[in-house]
Amino acid sequence: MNLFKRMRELGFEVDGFTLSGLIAASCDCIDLIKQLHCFSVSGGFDSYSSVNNAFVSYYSKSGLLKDAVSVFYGMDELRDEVSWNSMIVAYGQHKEGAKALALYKEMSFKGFKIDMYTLSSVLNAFTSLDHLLGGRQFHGKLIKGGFHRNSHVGSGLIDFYSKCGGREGMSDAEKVFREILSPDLVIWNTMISGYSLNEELSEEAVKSFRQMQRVGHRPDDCSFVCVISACSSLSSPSQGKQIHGLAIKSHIPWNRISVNNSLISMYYENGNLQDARQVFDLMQERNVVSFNSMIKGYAQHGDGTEAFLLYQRMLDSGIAPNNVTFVAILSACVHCGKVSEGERYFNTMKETFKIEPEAEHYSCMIDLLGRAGKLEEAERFIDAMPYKPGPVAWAALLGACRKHKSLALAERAAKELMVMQPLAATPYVMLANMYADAGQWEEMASVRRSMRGKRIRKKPGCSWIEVKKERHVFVAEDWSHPMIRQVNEYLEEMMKRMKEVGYVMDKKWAMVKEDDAGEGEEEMRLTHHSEKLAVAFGLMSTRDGEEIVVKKNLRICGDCHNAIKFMSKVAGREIIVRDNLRFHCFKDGKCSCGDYW
DNA sequence: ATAGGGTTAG
Repeated sequence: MNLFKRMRELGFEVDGFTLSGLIAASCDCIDLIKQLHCFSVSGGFDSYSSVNNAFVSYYSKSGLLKDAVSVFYGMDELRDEVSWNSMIVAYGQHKEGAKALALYKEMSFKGFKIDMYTLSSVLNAFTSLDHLLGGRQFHGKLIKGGFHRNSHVGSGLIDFYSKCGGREGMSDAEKVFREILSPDLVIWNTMISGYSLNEELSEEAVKSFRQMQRVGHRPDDCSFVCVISACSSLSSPSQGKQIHGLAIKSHIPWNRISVNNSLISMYYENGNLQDARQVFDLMQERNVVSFNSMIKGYAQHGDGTEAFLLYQRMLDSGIAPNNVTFVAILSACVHCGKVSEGERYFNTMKETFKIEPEAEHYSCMIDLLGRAGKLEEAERFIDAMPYKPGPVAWAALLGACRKHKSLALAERAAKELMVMQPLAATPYVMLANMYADAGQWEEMASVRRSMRGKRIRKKPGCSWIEVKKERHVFVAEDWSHPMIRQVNEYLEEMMKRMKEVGYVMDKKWAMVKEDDAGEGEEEMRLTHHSEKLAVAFGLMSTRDGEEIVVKKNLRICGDCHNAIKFMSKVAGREIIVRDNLRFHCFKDGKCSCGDYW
């Protein structure tokens, strides 16, 4: 911009090319673009289509869709292929897939030439619409035209299938990938990203990352972001650490900030809050995401105080919170029962920051109130929220009812859930347990009958632990782990010692699965919950001082929570368990959640 | 002058 001013002072002629270059250089600076726009109109440059096209594109990139639209429609007969392409991209960037597709149809109807730019942008529109069928049909057309091997179209297809393809999405993506003769770095990254977005394929993300290096590509910052985020859900701390080392060695150029952001969540997801904080502290530059990630880390570990401090520090450093910040901070309140703080943040969000609370924020509030025992307020909240309460909201309420033994409200919440998620086992299991707890055996039996009638089965509990850089999986009442016999023996021995120091098994957590279980059977089932097995395996195969981090797919059960407290005491070890809601750090017979969960 | 991949949230 300074150069531009000098140029004019020195009397040089400004032409369309100068302007287009300038517009590109002022991306993200809204004032500059607006200034240039005024200048170009007053100088008559708005008769060049290239100048207008540049404005369409860069207004959109700066978040000003409306201005892009008005330039586009103001162009009339000046509109060329590039204008149409730019506008389709602009709609895609703002998640207006339907408008992008309409524009594509109009464009072809009017006889404009469709090129690779158009095709890859249209694919993007299908992705933003999550329109599997439409995208699939479009894929067919691309094959007929022989465009599917083009690298931009190819990565667009991979991205589309990995995001919209559902369960089989990645295998469709793999098919596209195999068709491409020499995949470039972006195509590899798209594959890695796809695997990391499909949580159960995280391991494939890492394999793919290694394979990419083997065939001679140097990973860039984007490759690292994708593979590190895959490591977050992998529950394999050593894998994540290794890739962190690799990232440091490869001197990734520009955007170190997003790499660090993904490292923060990778570390706290693996139970290592200290290393997450260290990454955060060492960053030279941070953005909203950095703070959000770190706050979320503290929230999941139940450290409200540190989360609040960080929030304050974020404001002090001039970074504005966004909707995600408030999900993180509210969930911190949920996990440590800070009701009045939560209410305050909820109001601040609306009043000070003018952020409209979304369904997630309401669910957090319901969770917060309910868990704290304010069931009536929680119910009022769910009835008054401006969205149709979704499964997350009802599940939060149901969880609260279970905790505070409110059968009537639980029945309502469970009923709603059963309608919304007809195949989910949770509402049935919860209700049955609550009836059993209250001694209402007939009601319990009826819930179980209807569950069986609908062929709904409880998802088996699954726990993971990494020992000596190897991942081990334990499934409740499953004997397939090669060392399961030794684990059971160890566990039995440990149970004896635990009982000596006061552990009493709480049998109400033995979920009655099929028919009546006999006395001994309940005990056996509880003993073989996956988290107990994984913890026992961790204890017997590591030495004092080594960390034990177990990850579980479901919520930790009450008896296991109590048992692991005793295990930490009897073995004199620190044990970290991450269930699907938060972290529990057991030490000296106590849990970091303070039994508030 | 226009096209492909990325970080946080439940």
